[in-house]
Amino acid sequence: MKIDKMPTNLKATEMSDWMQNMAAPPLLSYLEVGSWKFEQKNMVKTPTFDKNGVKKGAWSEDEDDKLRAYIQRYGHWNWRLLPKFAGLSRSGKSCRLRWVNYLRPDIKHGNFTKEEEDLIVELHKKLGNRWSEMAAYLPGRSDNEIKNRWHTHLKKRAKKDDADALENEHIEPDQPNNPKQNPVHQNPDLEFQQDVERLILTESPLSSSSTNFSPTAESFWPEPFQSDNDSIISSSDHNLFSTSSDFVYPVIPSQDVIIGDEFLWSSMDSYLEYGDQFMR
DNA sequence: AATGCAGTCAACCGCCACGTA
DNA sequence: CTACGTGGCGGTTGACTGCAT
Repeated sequence: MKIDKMPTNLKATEMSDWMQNMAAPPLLSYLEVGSWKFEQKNMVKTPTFDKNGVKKGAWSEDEDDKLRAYIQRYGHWNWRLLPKFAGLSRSGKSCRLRWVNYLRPDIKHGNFTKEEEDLIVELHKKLGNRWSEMAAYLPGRSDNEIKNRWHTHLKKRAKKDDADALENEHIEPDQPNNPKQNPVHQNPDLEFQQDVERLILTESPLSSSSTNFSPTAESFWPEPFQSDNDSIISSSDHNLFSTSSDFVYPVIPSQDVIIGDEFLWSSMDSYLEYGDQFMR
């Protein structure tokens, strides 16, 4: 729901309550007043526009829908041009980020499990701040999410674990994990691989997808956008451009499809020739 | 009730690697 | 070899929440 004005006789806190009540489910999912958007739970400041008219800041539901619908139908053949075709006033980078970190169908939302957290700690010991590599071991989690989790939660835990381990080493120097006594520890790579395998293959809910586990991004987590490309060939429309209520898109003849230069050039040419007259 | 502060997370920015002309 | 465009990565920021005072 959108309205132009809010009550003028309310204090800030009262206004917030008023908004929350107005937007409370099941009546409304959100409420926009001027430059503010109030959702069922959170209040998100509406994005600003830079001098080039590019929108920045939090994404609206409407923008999410447009981006999701466009990519699911046509894939992301060029991030820079995608926002134009999808009818979004965003930079390509912003679209990519939003898709990769939030809208991708295989993305997992919600809390990290204990197993996932253990894995992140282990991976960080081995890989350092290579978040994207770490993400390859955690299907459904984006590098950004892992990075945030590390900085906000796991960094402290890892520090504490290290301190505890150091202390235990002094107290019980004959533990099996003592590198001097356990031959596995003489090979850090082997040790790391075994640790990761153990973490993933135990009671972890991830275990079903890791039957053929191999600690490489390529084999463990299929190219995340593979399915996008598969899904692009869908239109039988013969018009060069088609419009839906929300976005404009080139209609790609099936032989032009998707992967490779042919798609790019035909759609690019179409866009350059006809695109502007369809843009809003 | 108001204020301060730490924690959380989505999003941005700058840089780099890679592919192509 | 160089220049340029693009995608991807990691660091950082800023808005918001929740808790303590």
